Amino acid sequence: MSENLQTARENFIQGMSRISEFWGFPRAMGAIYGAIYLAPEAITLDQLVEQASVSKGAVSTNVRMLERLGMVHKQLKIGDRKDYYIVEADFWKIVRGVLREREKSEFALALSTVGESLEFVKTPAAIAEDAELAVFYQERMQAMKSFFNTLDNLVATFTALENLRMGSLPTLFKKASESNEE
Amino acid sequence: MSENLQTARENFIQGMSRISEFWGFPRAMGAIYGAIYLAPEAITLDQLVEQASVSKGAVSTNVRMLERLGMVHKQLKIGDRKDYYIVEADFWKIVRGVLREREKSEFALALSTVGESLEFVKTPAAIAEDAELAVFYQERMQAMKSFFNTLDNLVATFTALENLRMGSLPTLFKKASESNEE
DNA sequence: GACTACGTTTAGTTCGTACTAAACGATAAA
DNA sequence: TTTATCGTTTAGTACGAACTAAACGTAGTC
Repeated sequence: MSENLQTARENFIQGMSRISEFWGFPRAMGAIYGAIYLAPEAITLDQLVEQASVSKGAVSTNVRMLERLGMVHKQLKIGDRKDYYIVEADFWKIVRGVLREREKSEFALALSTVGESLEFVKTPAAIAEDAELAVFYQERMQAMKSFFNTLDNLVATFTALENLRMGSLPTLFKKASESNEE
Repeated sequence: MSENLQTARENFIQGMSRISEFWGFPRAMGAIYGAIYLAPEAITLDQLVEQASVSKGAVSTNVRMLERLGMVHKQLKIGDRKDYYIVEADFWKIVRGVLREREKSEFALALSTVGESLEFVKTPAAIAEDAELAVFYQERMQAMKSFFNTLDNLVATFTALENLRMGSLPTLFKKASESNEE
């Protein structure tokens, strides 16, 4: 294969690997996405093993994770047992998918843990011990819970913008900042 | 100390620890923030060792990290060698601080790595090898670079809303806000 | 039937990060 | 100067996540 283009691809894949790691994802996941992203046609698992320089097992698990996040799509060809993969090239769609995936677990955890503690300091027994401190705890915990709740709603609203043209988001922010500069 | 309130605080701190880990930060960092967050007055390092159940060394490093992120503030009292810490209770300010901290390193990395590969596939040598493939690579890499660039601008705009009342942002997205309120 | 070509799962290893414990340096007090 | 009290740094350790290699299950082929 062409030397220059091959090294360019390898360089790009390596870069995606680093970015993936930086963002808290497995290295291999980034490399695999990069390999699929630069594949002119649908690519197979074995090709990914070769191009991303990752073991077959790792490709299997990571490509499944990518699919769950909506970053790649599996294509099946009739009379062919191989799985073929293509990328989801709509990055904003990917962002929504990732946020949606994380939101449901992360915010649920945050809200539940804080909520439990909050309910606890609201009990008469806790208040009886030290009313002033109890009220302070209540205020603090309530503030944090409200914050998480707002964040959750924010993300939920964002991820719900399925059919919305995403180019409008930057302009939305721009208007927000402009309208408040006055 | 009051039994109930103490267990409530411990529970809360443990929860913050879990949340911190979930969000990709060290456990101790969350625990320490939680301890400071629930301190009615400025709290010392040694008190944090006790309340967050973390070694002194870990408190030292993590509290510095928290300060860098703008999540806590150090207070010095004259004629007192101890460091006193209080939380930054404005969560939106914290979000901006964290985003700003991450933005400059993460997006710089992303843009540079993709940018380099892109420049490479634009060279005549690369094009000469396989024009069609080279053009395909160019398009893909360019698309990704543009995306990262847009994201960068978006975050930069958001973090620049220093003096903006953050309550306006939720209303911008206001929609599902009524579903889970308390 | 046996054989081949897939993707998945598992056992084991590696590696980095975050922690503890303890040594350290610095500063103020005795 | 010695001693006590801070915060920081360092050496060592523990733990978990992610990877490789290999076994496995399964479905088509001969």
